[in-house]
Amino acid sequence: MPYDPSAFPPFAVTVDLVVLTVRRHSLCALAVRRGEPPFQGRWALPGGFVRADEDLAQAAARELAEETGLRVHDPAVPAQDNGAHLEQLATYGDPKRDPRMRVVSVAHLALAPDLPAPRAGGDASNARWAPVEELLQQGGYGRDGEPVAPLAFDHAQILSDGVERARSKIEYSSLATAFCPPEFTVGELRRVYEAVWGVALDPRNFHRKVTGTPGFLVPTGGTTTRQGGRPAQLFRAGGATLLNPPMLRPEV
Amino acid sequence: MPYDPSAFPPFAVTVDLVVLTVRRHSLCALAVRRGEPPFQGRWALPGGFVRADEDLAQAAARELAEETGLRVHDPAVPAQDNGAHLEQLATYGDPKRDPRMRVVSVAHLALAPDLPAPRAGGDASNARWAPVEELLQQGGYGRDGEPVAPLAFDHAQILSDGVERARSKIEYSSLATAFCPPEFTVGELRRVYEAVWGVALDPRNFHRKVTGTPGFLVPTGGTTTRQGGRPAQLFRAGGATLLNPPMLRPEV
DNA sequence: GTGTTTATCGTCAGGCAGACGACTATGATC
DNA sequence: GATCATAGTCGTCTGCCTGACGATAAACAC
Repeated sequence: MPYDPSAFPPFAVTVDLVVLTVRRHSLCALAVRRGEPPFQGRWALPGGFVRADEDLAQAAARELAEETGLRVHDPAVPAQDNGAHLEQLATYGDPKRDPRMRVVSVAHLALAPDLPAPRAGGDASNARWAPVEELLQQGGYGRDGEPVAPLAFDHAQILSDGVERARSKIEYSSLATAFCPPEFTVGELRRVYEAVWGVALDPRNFHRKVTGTPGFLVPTGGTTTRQGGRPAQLFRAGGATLLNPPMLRPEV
Repeated sequence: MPYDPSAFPPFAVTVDLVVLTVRRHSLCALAVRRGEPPFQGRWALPGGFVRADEDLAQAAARELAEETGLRVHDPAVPAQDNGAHLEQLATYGDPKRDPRMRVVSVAHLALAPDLPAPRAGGDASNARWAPVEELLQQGGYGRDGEPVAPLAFDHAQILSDGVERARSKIEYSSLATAFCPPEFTVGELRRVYEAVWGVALDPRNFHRKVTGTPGFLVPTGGTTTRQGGRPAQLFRAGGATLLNPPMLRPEV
């Protein structure tokens, strides 16, 4: 089959972002309110078109910076531990997923520490951190008693896939530290696991496990009492990215 | 930002396939020879354009059927165990990955049992199963002493990602059975793990492990001596998709 | 029969995880 | 300042799983 530009249909390609963080002991995702049809007024995942000269990862990083101000953590610079983790999640291309035209969306997953209030085009009322269960429940009522509309497009599916990816990935990688500030305690890390998995973990076994896994945590020497109680050692993320043996998620 | 069709650049969207199988104790991938520029005469992964009314998974299944005759295993029909496993792998969208135009490729990973010779457009000389190390080595010489050219486009990267996905996924899922015929012995399954991981496994511990993992294997009652030696029990894949505890890949 | 090949069952020691007790060091409360 | 609540850290014990074997079984080739 020789090259023939008319032989393939044109697509629009977008990136959508599942930006996760842990706030007040619960796993939250960034949602933006749609200002135009379709799904006007509904909540959706942030995203946008990929530009003509842009890689997919670049487009995702640009959208993330536009929505949150976050820069992406560069693995080549381990000292600079600020910035979010960003990875490709999956691609969604159902012909009917966007009623306007044929859009293929390359979803990305971003993990960030707890942030100040989000901004979306400078308008704070159009962006928020919401617990993922709240965003994923269909047609119920939110914490404030307000009725909850499902996310626009297939974004509920994308969010669900992103959450599942995060839940499984913190088992065998050190990614849970991406939810933490640059310096954190074992208890803070444990609360990340508890929030993402939605389970309670034994503090003593957790402490033994993470401090015993080589390369996971490196002590900084400092301590903190910001959680109350006895002062806790501060750690930074170690160089290891893959945990061996992995963290074990308790049975349901 | 109102809807404006001129606001986004048009993309071509393709699916590329990493089709893996185990032949003669080594992990092989399907490669097709390119008949036209760019990369004319070079080996590449099979793939093609996504049609206007087609889902991404449908496009991948269609390409797989065109290249191999394989149908995709439908998880809703566990009895019909023939057919390949197919899943989305990742999406590649570097602006320069295709010199002709902006192409975003949604790569898929397919796992198949050992097959008869492949066909590509009816021409067998333009398709072959090749060991993945052979396809991935850069500028060396193949088993037959012929010089090896690297795969076209970024297909070496895609193949490498697919192999890595397969290697890690058989650790915690029952996907290794997708490389086996509908009925297989523990030894055949072990040789799959050995080929995919490139390691030797202890037959006794492997046997204990897989027969002891609930839902992994169900005995069919039959036996076979097709491997020589003492007759071995035949098994089918059990309903379990996730292995708990996982298979452990030996340290390198 | 003898040797070879593959399958299968057992044994044993080391390591890790879950359950949980004990102790420590803070801040809050009276 | 004594007491309490909170959170962190160190140990112990037991059961299970794994890796490293030995041993036996059942076919085929000669």
